[in-house]
Amino acid sequence: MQDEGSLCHSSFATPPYTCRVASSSNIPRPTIKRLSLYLRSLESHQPAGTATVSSRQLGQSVGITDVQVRKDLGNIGQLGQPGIGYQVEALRGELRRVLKTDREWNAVVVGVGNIGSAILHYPHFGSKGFRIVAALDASPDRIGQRIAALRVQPMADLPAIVAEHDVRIGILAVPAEAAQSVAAEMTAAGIQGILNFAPIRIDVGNDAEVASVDLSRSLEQLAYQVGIGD
Amino acid sequence: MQDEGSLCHSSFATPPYTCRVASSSNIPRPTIKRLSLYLRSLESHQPAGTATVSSRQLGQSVGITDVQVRKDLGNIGQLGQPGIGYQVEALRGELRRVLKTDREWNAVVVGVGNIGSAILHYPHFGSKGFRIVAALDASPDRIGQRIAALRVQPMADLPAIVAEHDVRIGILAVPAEAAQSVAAEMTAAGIQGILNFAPIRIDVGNDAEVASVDLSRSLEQLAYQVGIGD
DNA sequence: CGGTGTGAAATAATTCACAGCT
DNA sequence: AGCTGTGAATTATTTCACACCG
Repeated sequence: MQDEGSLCHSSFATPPYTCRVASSSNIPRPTIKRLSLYLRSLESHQPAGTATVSSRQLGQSVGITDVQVRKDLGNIGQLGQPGIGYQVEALRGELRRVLKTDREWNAVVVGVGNIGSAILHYPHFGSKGFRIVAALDASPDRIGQRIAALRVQPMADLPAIVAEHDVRIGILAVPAEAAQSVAAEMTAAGIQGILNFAPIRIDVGNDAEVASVDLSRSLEQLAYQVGIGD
Repeated sequence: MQDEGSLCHSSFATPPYTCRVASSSNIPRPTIKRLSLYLRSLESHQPAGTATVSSRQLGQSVGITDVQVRKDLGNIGQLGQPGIGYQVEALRGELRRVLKTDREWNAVVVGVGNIGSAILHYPHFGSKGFRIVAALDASPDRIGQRIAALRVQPMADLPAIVAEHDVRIGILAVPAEAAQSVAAEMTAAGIQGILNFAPIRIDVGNDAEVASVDLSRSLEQLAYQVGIGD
């Protein structure tokens, strides 16, 4: 009875298939989501002693059948050894390569309210290859504040920051009313992927990919499941 | 596949035909996720003047085809009027009923670090029927602190709080190392649904439903999409 | 044995096509 | 005309069954 949080990716929602995903990748969407699950399992609580892991073990650790694991992994290449399993180290590398976390991703946080500053303090990004290089806000009161080793900068600095640090990803944590227009600023500055925390759909056309985290919707889904009996 | 007849809820006067409402559990998962999208659209930026909305309008506002909207809504009953569309007010009510947000859900936040306190300050829950009635933490340093009008309480208080306020939902915002055992405490106290922010799978058997929000994974999915070209 | 890989069957979800209402 | 509801077709995803390797 485990459910993933609702991160409605834009490609899942768009009716005209404007997303450039279509041709470039023949890996099914559900598989991609599970790959990051496998990677997380391999990265965190995998005993250092084991050099090898079976599809059953891996599946058990993330709550998925062994067949599904093999199908998923078979989807990105032939990585296993019959009778043995998968080499943990090699598999990790391959997953990182496929998911593009074998490189450094520079990101900015836009909006340093509650959620924005929580993100800035979130410790798990660094180890996954994501580095937050700047924090920005529109409110003059907040500019200059220090949050988690960063000084809050004005929105006007965005294009320069993006250019200087090769920022591709922006974390959007502004109030819903401002989200759409700030998202436009971000794409205009050259940002290609937006992680949106505002509870509203933002439309950036083909300029960027959007993934959303909507806390209210997550709670709603949970309430639905809990209340299913009545 | 098409369903049994069920009694019409009196709170909702359906104009046409016989009033049939699908039983709660055979609604496809993807549909449920989109229902909360529709509801969000109807609740937020819907002009107050319009008493009626078409599947095309609704679809456009959330980025989905009109056919899909009709299929989804048809899944929970016959709610529309041919040639007219859907009554906004009635549809809202029906969606809330199906998603179980037509009642009040009391929730607690466990763990008042960065994410926990951001959640406590998050303004959007109240209007959706979720009320956070308590904040708890294991660390003695934090107990007694005031965060967003709540006083942080010790974990030992959990069972009493759950019982007193009929708490069904718990928001789990503790470090990954503690998540599994704290989750067990929560279910032991009677909590039936857990929204998990720790980047780890938590296993509570059949005692509760779990929905997870994993920020690293969300970023990873985004990076994958952005990096798809290379 | 305990493993993986994979075509084939089964199931789920989306899209199409169109009947019928206002 | 504009709109909903829905069986049928299509497409996507999961599960099954089994060949084959160490």
